[in-house]
Amino acid sequence: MSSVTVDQATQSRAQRQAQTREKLIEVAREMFLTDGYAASSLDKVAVAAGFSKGAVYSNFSGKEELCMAVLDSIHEEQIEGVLNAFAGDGDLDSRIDAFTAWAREGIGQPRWTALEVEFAAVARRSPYVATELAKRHREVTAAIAELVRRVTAEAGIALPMSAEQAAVGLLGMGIGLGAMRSLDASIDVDVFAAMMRAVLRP
Amino acid sequence: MSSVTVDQATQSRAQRQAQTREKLIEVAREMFLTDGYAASSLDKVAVAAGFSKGAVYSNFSGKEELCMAVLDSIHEEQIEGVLNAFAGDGDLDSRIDAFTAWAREGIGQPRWTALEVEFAAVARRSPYVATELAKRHREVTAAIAELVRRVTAEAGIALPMSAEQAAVGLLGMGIGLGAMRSLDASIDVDVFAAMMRAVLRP
DNA sequence: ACGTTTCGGATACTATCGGTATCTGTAACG
DNA sequence: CGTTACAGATACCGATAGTATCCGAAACGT
Repeated sequence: MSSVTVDQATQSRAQRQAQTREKLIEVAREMFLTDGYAASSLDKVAVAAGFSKGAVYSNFSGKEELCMAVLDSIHEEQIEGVLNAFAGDGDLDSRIDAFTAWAREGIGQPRWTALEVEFAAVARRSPYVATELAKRHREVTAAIAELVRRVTAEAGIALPMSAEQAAVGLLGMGIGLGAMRSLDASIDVDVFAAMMRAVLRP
Repeated sequence: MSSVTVDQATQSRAQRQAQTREKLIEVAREMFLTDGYAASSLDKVAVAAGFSKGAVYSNFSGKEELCMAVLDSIHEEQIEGVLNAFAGDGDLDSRIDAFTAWAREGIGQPRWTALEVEFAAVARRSPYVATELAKRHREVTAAIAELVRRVTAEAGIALPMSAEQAAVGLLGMGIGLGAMRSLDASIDVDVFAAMMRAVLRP
């Protein structure tokens, strides 16, 4: 019995804190994406979420950890989107089309890329951010390399470089193009698809 | 006579201010590249240059304009380096080799790329930075497109996309890879060359 | 059921930084 | 040689990340 009441109790308490945390991430995500990392203050985030700054520091070690949580929530969706785009069973060209269509409204809005690179700059002076971002970067690169390996194998393409190199190159281009698009919205998303086809051609 | 003395006078005065300005740019450049834009305070820059913050605001409208001047001084060298790498009269492969060799010690140190993208994030909330960076971006893209056009024409290559698209793609990849290298130094500069060759193959 | 403890979150405070307003000393000039 | 203009210094303001402290309600033992 006592264990039940204990569970209910901690659950209730932990649940309410988890809600607070999720709400903060949700609001911070929108604010970070819209205004950028530096321009978003913790106080504004907290107030917009209906809390005070103390709630932020009660749930995160600071602004950096909050942003890491925001990026993780974004990455989840991004990874799902990419995998879905290439999950179809058409030929390579139609998959790239599907990917481009998704990217046009997903990555196409370069808000997240801009946040990504802005936050990457923080890594220079923060060992914590450097470590965490490097970890996620390795995971993402490995996943893309695996995707490249699978797609080229199925399409019978011999890449003129290793799958890892292609993964790093494509990821880098995606990030760079997104960053450039945040400066100049006239840059076409199709550039990425064109480069992709150029690299992945037989 | 009077015109001479006037000239000497204004010269002397203007000269000393120009020296101050150059010294500030020089010191700011090193500090921005080493510590990043956000982590470099105007006070530290001014003191390191042997002046006070007032000197900065006497020579620049603010931190943003100072950073634009720093970036311009960097861009000058970058553009010269790229053009030199492709100025040789060997075949395409050897030119790409020359470019890679230069990039290994020029772009290879990703400090400037990191500064570039960090500062690009500022453009979101600063119309001045947005305008100036967009202007420079258009110029650089046009120059690269011209270079691509020349190189492909000489090598008899038919690009599977427009020279402008290739220019944007390659520039974006360079920026993105540089930003990633600032997080993970193990990323090889050769990735860029490999991607370049893949795009520029006959 | 009640007193005690725990802890999520609020409040108050500090340090730092970009920017502005004002002042000063010196070079330019009549 | 007295006056003016301007480069640069100094003092100040507002905002913001982070810290220290405090409060009230939920959790728990008795």
